[in-house]
Amino acid sequence: MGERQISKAVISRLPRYHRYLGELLNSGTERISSGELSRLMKVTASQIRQDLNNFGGFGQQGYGYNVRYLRDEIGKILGLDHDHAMIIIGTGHLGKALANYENFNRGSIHIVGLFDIRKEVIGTKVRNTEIRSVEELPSFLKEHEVEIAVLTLPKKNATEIAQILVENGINAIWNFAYTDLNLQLPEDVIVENVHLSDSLMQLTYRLNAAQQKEEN
Amino acid sequence: MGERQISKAVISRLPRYHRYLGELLNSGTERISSGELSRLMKVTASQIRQDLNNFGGFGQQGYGYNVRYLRDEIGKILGLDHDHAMIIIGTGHLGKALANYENFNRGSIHIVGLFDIRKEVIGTKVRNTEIRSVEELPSFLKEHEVEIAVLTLPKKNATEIAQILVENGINAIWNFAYTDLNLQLPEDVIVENVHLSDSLMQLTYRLNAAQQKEEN
DNA sequence: TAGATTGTTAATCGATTAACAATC
DNA sequence: TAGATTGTTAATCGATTAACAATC
Repeated sequence: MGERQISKAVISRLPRYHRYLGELLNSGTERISSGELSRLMKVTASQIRQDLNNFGGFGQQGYGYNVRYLRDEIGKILGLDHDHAMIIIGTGHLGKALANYENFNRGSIHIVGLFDIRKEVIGTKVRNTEIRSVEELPSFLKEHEVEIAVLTLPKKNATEIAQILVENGINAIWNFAYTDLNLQLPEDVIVENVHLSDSLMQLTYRLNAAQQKEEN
Repeated sequence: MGERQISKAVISRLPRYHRYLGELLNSGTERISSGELSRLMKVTASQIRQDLNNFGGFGQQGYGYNVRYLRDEIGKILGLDHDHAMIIIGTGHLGKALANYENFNRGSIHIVGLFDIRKEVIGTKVRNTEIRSVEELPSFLKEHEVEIAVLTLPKKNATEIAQILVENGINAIWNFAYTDLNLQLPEDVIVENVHLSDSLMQLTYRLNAAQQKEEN
């Protein structure tokens, strides 16, 4: 009862609010109304107010929203107010790119381990963190509290590794392998798929559609 | 006239259909009904049929869909049936990761140039392609037909480079910089934003929400 | 022909937008 | 107090699902 489910559409917009509020804060803006924010972000003021009121009333009639307060509250909703230990499995270019991100989500993400399948890279370092063999995963996960695992490895290994992760207590996976992991794991495991090819195909679709329109 | 606008939701599902059909094809499946595909992909059969019928009738009553034919037709809709020349601006780890992708979108994407701002990497090679200075962009774009530009560079340079690209004829940008480029460029420029931080925040949101539920 | 399954219309559901009373 | 702007309810719009006649 209570606790109506927040829709995916709303959740997907929260990071963007957080980002814009952060930029406003950097530019020294203290308060903002839903109307002003709506012009900035090109969404309706109604949507902003509806979205925020899923989580509570953060504004004040006649005044608007305090930028810092609202940014911080959205940060809390997104879980940015506490630390998350993360490991990366697969240290190809993409894995390295993620390992090198500075200030991931405002510093709340900490990379505590790197793993790879390829024998030849095991023992080498990325940014002072040694790359371990995936065979060490179970023992590593027993010794360390890890919340999030990132999969940046080929599709063919992804499912097997994901199952090992889940068996050893991981319940959140950020998946870059080109397969829908969520359909292959227990339902309570949180999987966020990033399919870059899908994104690029949406781009080529739009290119194609625009070119065909031109021809008419 | 006619040509009702295809919704974003539909377009975002097409790459996934394409992927599943490709896998079915690889496994030797010749035909499939919307019902079977719906069980496989965990979507409703109704949705599959509605989605496809935005583009035409690809099936046959009493038979279903021919896997290869449907896959190819969706490929055409996504623009995978002809080549797209692409350049990458920003050759950090992420840029390199994309430059090294094999068989991008079934071979329809060809990387024809790499560019960077950092003097020290100019002249070095990634996979036989020399990294050029961004200063060469205008002349390069005059000499080569390029359809898509990928931005894998820091946010602070992204807008300026994007404007140079657009001035020199690029009208499709795959943007990995953490800013909403589409709001800063002419409306007819196609921008596909990939905000990895946003994706990760959706993951931490769900983690957070799950943990709070547990506490109750 | 009988059975299966599409293409498509109609019904439902959910998300977005508009409106406005509450209130700072 | 008057003006501004929220929080929230109501109206609209669009997307998803259900149903079924058409047809292979």
